[in-house]
Amino acid sequence: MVTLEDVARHAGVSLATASRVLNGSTRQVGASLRAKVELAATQLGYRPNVAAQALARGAGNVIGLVVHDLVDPYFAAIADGAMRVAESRGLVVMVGTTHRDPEREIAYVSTLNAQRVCAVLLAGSRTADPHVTRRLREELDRYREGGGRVACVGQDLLDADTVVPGNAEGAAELARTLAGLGHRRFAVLAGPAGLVTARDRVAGFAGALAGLGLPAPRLVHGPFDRDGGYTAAAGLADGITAPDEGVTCVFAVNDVMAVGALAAFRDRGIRVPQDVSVAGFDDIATLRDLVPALSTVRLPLQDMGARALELALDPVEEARAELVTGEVVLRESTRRVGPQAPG
Amino acid sequence: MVTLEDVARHAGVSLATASRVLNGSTRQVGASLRAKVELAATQLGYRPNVAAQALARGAGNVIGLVVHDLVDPYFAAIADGAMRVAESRGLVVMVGTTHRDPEREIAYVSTLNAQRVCAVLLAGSRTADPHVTRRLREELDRYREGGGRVACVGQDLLDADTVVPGNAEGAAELARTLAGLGHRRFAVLAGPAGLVTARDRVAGFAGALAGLGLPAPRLVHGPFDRDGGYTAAAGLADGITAPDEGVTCVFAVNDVMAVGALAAFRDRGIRVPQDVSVAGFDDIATLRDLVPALSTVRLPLQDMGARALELALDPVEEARAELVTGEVVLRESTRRVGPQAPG
DNA sequence: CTGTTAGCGCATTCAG
DNA sequence: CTGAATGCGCTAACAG
Repeated sequence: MVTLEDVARHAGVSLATASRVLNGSTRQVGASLRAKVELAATQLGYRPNVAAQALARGAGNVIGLVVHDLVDPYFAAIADGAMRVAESRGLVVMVGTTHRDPEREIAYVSTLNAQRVCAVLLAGSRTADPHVTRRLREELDRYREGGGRVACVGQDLLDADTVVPGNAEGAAELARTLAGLGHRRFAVLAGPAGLVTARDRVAGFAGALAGLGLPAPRLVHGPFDRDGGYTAAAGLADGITAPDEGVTCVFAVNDVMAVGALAAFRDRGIRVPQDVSVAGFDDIATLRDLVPALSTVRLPLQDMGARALELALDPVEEARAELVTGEVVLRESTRRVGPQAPG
Repeated sequence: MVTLEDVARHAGVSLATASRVLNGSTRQVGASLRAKVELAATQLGYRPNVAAQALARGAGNVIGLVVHDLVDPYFAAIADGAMRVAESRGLVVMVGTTHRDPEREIAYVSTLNAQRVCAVLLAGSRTADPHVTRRLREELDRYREGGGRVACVGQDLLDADTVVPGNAEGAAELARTLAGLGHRRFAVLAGPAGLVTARDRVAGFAGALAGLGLPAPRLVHGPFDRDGGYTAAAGLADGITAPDEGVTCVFAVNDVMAVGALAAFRDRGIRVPQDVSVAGFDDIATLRDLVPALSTVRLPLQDMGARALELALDPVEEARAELVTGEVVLRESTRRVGPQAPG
């Protein structure tokens, strides 16, 4: 491996001079020496050792990104947004996936701390477990004590700059819109009981229903992914085919679950939206190719990832939490229904 | 930031001793001192500085991963596979996306070289441009001269261990299967002319057709993504509705293009598979939720990513290229057709 | 078993 | 403008 010293010797200059021309220092170097150094560097194929630079400078150029699952389009979009701003600033990204294990999230923050990344970005819902949340916060504090910056997209529970999706608000708006379509009896594929995002969306949805004087939705809990949505919807199938008291609309707390629900209904010959309406949340990119196209609450995922990283990188006083409002978008999977027969 | 020296002082031991207990060295340390050090470390919240470790040891624990687009399920799956084996080995992953720009791929290898990652993984098709390929290879050579390991998933064009998808073979097998269903006139959404993967799949498909004595397929080039598939298919629509000489089956050289094609046909009232059969390639995860379910050639994407990283990490003599055979899987998007009326 | 001492590759004072 | 010297945080021989 060729080092700066090799280059300096090869060019017949001092180490310091070589360093100055090769690293964009503020100091000026004479044209002739500069040329010599640059020549030697390219000839030898010199590549700076960023680890050494980071050590000497006390500041690196890598940022850490922690997501639950890269294969989930939701996180892929957020990661993509964050990586674009990272790239635009000459930063390199270290990515870790927790596969929805909070312990791994904590472990990863520790790892990123050891890597001395200049900022870490935590994407994804917090868990309701106060114990793990406390431990995660402690780990983050340790990291921040060392000068690290942290930002998240999700709930503002970590004392960090946070891009907060309007989960409750969006779900409430969705509920009102759906009610406006004539729906009265709802089911909610509610995800895991311990996931704050899922919880907030359920609460927002149920709260809006209550505000409208409508009956409480039927809740079915399960995993936060596609198969979780499938299973939950399958368990619902009976309630939907029953002519009386049947739910006419099901809200899955995220799109991938809604996709699973669509599949479950399809497999059982239940037509969407004729037999039941279905709505999701997030507006992941793959949605537009579904049949029927899924109604949902749109979140600007890439922007959120990008914005979160900006928050981490440009420490603004008093700009802790930024709320992002979701926009209800109605597509083919939800339809207007006639007034219900009185119970 | 608390350093090893702080810990050593706090524990009343030497730097070396502290290092030995905290970093899993082979050397043994007495129980009492060990306890003191561990206590001091946790009390102070010590986190090793991996950059310094890497410098001192001359070996890091980060690997680099370069993909074209993280949002594309194809790359997400490969990345996921690679990241799983990385994690199992205690390695951390630096991810870069090229957004299909070969220049960025070269630049990223340079960056990863500067980071002194212990291995780099290049995923995605090569371009047919010999000039960029040469420059990329030079950059890789420089990296390897420094002791770096490289592996790819794609074509074996970089003098590196490579997991090679059986593109031509899989496409050929697909062509034969489709012909067996009675199809005679095909169209191929061929992707960019300069992308080797696209090229190989087209060639394999067309070659098999020729071998069967069937007419050459109609080729439509375009971008390698969903919208490219949409546009290409839209341009085809006339040829399909024409009763005579019309193609009965279209092969998109990858699944995301096929998804776009499905959308284009749907928007035009062309039914799949009644009016035209459609097949893709890759078997990305999102496929199972499409209607109609898409026929394709299955590639074990995660395994390929995982395997490639293993190749990079466990340098085996003479195991340069590993071919992965794709498996044709027929679903609802392709149907059997009656014998064609003679021209 | 434990402590001392050199570097790893580079940025940066500080002199000249 | 240029060079010599110091230290970043840690590991790995060497001595005790």
